[in-house]
Amino acid sequence: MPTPHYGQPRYRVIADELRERIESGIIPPGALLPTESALSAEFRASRGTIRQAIAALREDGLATTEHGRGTYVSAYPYDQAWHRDDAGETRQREIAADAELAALFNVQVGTPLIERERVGRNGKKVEKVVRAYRLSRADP
Amino acid sequence: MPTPHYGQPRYRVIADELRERIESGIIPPGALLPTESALSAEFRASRGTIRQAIAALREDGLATTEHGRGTYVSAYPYDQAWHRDDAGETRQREIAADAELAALFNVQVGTPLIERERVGRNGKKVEKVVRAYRLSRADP
DNA sequence: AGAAATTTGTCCGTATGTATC
DNA sequence: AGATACATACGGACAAATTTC
Repeated sequence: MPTPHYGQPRYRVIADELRERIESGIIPPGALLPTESALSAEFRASRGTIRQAIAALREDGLATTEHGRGTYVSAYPYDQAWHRDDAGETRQREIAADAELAALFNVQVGTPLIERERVGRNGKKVEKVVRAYRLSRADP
Repeated sequence: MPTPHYGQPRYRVIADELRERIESGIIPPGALLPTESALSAEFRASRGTIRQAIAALREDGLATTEHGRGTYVSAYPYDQAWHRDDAGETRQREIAADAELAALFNVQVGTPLIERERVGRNGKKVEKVVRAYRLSRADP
């Protein structure tokens, strides 16, 4: 199989399709996405590519994944619940830009931002907290 | 080769090692990381695993990657002053822990923390702001 | 200007580990 | 305990952007 990602890469196309289903209500909030294997079969893509697509949804706060269970569609756009991630515990929420963040992003105060917070532990001790802020919808 | 990710997965161990080199100055700010192939050879890990490790660094705002070029180490944390760099801008300051951070670190409110802020741009537009918090110095 | 080499990006298939049901 | 589902890791192949010659 060649790898002709003309225009958009495959995982992007799949992510957009899934986003479409979520935002149109075909897959309701709180529901589980089909399993990675099922999506792999449906889109005729490898599981790795499906995982890349789902990772993109997570980045946008549309879904959260739990080991051994599945990927849930976020209840509201953004889920405040902690969930396991690559690197420890992560949660996402939507916040309003304060004066400082608004200035950095060059937007109005109060503009909604996505805050992704990751807690890095060493054993039981919290070593660092990383918060990443981004505007709600980033495309090409 | 088996895949025994006892305790920590391999990509995380590699990411931690690279972070160590960055923060200790072995790989100076603004410099290019070794290529993925080189790291793959050094750590005797597949390229995919190396890419996962680098992705972890990107999440923390420690590095930025450019297609066809390589991965740059983000600017060094300068006190208060902003520093412009191809890989972004960074500043560092000391803050007092608010209630939320204090709870996460399990310390008293007001405990001094180091906040490191990086601004990721795409061209002129700010795409991402990453803030990393650490305890000042004391090692519990 | 053009071709080749370098380097990151995408995708596949497979195997095995780990958490949950 | 067994089945299901996500996580990690390997190796190979080709695409696309950049640099070098």
